[in-house]
Amino acid sequence: MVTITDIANACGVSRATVSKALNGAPDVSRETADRIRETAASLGYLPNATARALKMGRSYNIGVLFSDETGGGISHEYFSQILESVKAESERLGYDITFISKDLGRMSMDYYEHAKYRSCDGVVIASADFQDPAIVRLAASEIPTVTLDYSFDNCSSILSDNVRGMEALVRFVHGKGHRKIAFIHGEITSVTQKRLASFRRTCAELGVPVPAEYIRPAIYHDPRSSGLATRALLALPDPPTCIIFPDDLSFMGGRSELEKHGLAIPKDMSVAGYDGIPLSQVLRPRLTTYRQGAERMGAEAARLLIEQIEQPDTWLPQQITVEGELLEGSTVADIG
Amino acid sequence: MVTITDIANACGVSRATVSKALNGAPDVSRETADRIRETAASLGYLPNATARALKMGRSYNIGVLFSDETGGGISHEYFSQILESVKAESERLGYDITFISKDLGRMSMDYYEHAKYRSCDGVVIASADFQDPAIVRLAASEIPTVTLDYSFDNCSSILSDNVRGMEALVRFVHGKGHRKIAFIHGEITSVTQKRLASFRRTCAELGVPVPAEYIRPAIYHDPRSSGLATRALLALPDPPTCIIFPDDLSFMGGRSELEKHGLAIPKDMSVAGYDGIPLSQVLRPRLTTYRQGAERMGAEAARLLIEQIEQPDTWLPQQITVEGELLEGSTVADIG
DNA sequence: TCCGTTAACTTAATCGATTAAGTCACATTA
DNA sequence: TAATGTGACTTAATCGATTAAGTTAACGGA
Repeated sequence: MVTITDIANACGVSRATVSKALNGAPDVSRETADRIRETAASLGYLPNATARALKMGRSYNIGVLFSDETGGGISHEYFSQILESVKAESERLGYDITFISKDLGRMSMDYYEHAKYRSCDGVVIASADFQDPAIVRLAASEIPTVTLDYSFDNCSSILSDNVRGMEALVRFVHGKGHRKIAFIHGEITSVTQKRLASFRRTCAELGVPVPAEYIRPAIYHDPRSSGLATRALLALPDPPTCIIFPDDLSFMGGRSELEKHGLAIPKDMSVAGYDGIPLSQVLRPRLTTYRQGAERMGAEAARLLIEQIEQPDTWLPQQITVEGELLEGSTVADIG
Repeated sequence: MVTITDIANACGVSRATVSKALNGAPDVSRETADRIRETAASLGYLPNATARALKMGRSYNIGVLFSDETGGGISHEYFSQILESVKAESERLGYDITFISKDLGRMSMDYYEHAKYRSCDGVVIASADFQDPAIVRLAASEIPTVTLDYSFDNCSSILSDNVRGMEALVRFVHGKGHRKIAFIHGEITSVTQKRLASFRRTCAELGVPVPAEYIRPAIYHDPRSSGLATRALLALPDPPTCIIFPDDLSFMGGRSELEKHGLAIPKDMSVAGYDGIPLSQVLRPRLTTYRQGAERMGAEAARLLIEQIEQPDTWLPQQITVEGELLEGSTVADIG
């Protein structure tokens, strides 16, 4: 391995001078700096990020946290899009990314410890159970943290516009003539609360009644639970004409249930999803859903985090809301 | 930050003793070791991976390489499944993972340099243009490397069973009575060559003729190019009765084309994909395809890489073939 | 001529951990 | 008794880079 010492020897200067020359410090003469840079290049010198991190207390490495237990694993399209954009933006800004997990081999540590252990300059919490004490600890720690789809008090966060998203969906469905609209929601989180509130408020504004039995709990990204909720809705004496699912993937469970009952979409039942993942748009009929701006969310998360890392003095927590867009699809029948 | 020095002071021993005690070295008395461990725990000591890596020349960090240009980005389900399983298995074995890319902020470096810069103990090349000199350089370097879906001379590799996969598909299609089978293939890579050869051989074994115009080139994961190839096949004087696509995602392009021509699947045209990604199984009709064992491939890749890292002396390059399974779906009509 | 500046370096400490080599008290053995 | 061994430490070098503080020679101004 070629180190600054090798360059120093080759150039007949001290290591300090080499370091300064390579970092463009002002107190190195032009000629010396040029000579050092040339030598470095010809020897194939590469800085050692580890040594640099140790000395500087900055690793130029940010952690990304996906906790799989929540069903928000990397392989769900919404999250993999977020991951991809966090990665791209971080790299653009000169940071690498490392996954943060609980436990590492035989060592058992929590998220905070893992991030510290790897000297991450900051962490993006992309998908997690925000009630988990380990997550709370990380968010409350001195490590800069940005959360997605959730807000902690002293962290920046990127939120998709759940209020407007749900409103757009309900208005669209209402515009198609539906007056009996059911909503299957995910676990109660701040996101869910916003969607629920927006659902209720929009329905109220439109004068659409919302019987309690039209609101059904399920689990995000868990088609089975949404299937069960769908079954329950179908069994009602006065079933809805349209069902809004917690997310696109969950709709798959609902679809199976509808198939079992021999109900066609949208002729016998209208449906809508949430997320707007690519999968939803290759279905036939194309799913009506609200596309969250996953790419922008990831990029904004990285940007905000790195801003906080690099300007700790002027930093203040920020919430950024990323708007999405309604994907009309063809799963909502016009029954006007 | 609590360091071994703090523990050493608190316990009245030298830093060396602390280090040895925490690493279970034999020349520390039981009582001292216990006292040190207790103190470490009560002070909330965490080892510093950076310092350790610098001294030991081992980072317990492996690089993962996805080059997005090849269309094999993280957000494709096949690759995100691989990523997820590489991550899980690596963590189980005590390694973190970091993405390796070309360029990092203002620094321009190739893959090899990036991996060295971050002191990766090894690299999993998950999706890449294996002709790219930068990839070749990395694979040929002293850094332990495992490739997926491609074999370099001196690297271990994990291969999905392309020969058997294609054979299974062709035999299945043939079993349904088809004698005019077209194959749209991806860019010519070693994977493509195997599938092509297997396609031809199996057809030969079954006595099915393969006119040159039934073999069409396209690009992996690029629905548009497969759409064009599909159009060309439909325009033939004697079109096929079944089309095998380069991959499931590419089939989407073919499907659009069939829709435009008003052809129903499988009534008017039978089709099959390749990969068996979750998306393919939520389509209606369910896609007939060959599921590659992405989870096992990722786990095996991590296992093999870490084996090589930890036992460099006894290591020999290995190729592991992971079998997949035929997903029958309902996109191949029985025309027997 | 003498002093203060400044440019262009070098010296040496430091980040946190590991580890070969050294020390020392005490026990064992011929 | 002298030599040898051993258990339980400590000392100090080291990994590769950064950086505050120190050095030195050349130069300008009064």
